[in-house]
Amino acid sequence: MNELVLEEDLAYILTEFYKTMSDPTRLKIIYSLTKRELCVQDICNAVNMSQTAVSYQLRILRGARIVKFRRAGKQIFYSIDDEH
Amino acid sequence: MNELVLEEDLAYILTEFYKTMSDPTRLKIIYSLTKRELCVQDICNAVNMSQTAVSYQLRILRGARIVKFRRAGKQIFYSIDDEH
DNA sequence: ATAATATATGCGTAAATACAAATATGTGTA
DNA sequence: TACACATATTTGTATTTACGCATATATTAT
Repeated sequence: MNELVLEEDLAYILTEFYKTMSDPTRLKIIYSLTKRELCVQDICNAVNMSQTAVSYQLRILRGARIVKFRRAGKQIFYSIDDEH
Repeated sequence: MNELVLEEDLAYILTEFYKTMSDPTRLKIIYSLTKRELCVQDICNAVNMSQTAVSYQLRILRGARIVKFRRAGKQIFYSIDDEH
C-alpha cells in the first residue's frame, strides 16, 4: 500500500516547479531568455505584454530561481539562472 | 527579434501540460498509478482525499489523456495512458 | 535639484481552480 | 423491481492568479 504514496515534500516541490512553468507569459519569457540576455523592455516586445505584466512574471521567475538579473544603468538585464 | 518569440500554439500546448501537472493531488494520483492499476477507492486511500476530490482530478487527467480507465463491474480501474 | 527614463510594487478585480455537499448514474444482487 | 454500492456530476464557494492602473524607486542627464 505504502509504495503507492508520493512523499508530501516531493509532491510540493514538483508542484511548485510545474506551477511556475504553467503560464504562457512565463514560458514565452523563459524562451526569449534562452536566446540571449534581455532588458525588461526587450522582453515586453518579445512576449507582447505590458511592462507591469512582465515585471509581475519576472518576480515569480526570480523567486523560483529560474532567471537572474543584473543592473546596467537604468536598465535591468535578465537571463536564465543556470546555477539553479 | 523574431527568433525570441515562442510560437503561440506551442506556448499553449506546453502551458496546458504543465498546468495538469501542477497540482499535488494530481501528482500523487499519477504517482500511485505508475505503480499499478487502481480503482477509485484505492486511489482515494493512496492520496488520502475524498471520492469527490479524486473523481474531479481524474476527469482532468482523463481530459489530458494522462490516464485511461476500464470498467469492471461496479468499479472503474484507472491506469497511466502510455499511448498518449 | 529637477526631470526623464526604466523598472518595481501596492491595490483592486475578473477569471480560474479545487474542493465539499448533495445528487445523479450505472452496475450487480436480492 | 428495489436496493446497495462505486463512481460521476452539478452547484456553491473560498482561494489563487494574472493583470491594469496608479504610484514608488532607482539611475542618469540637464
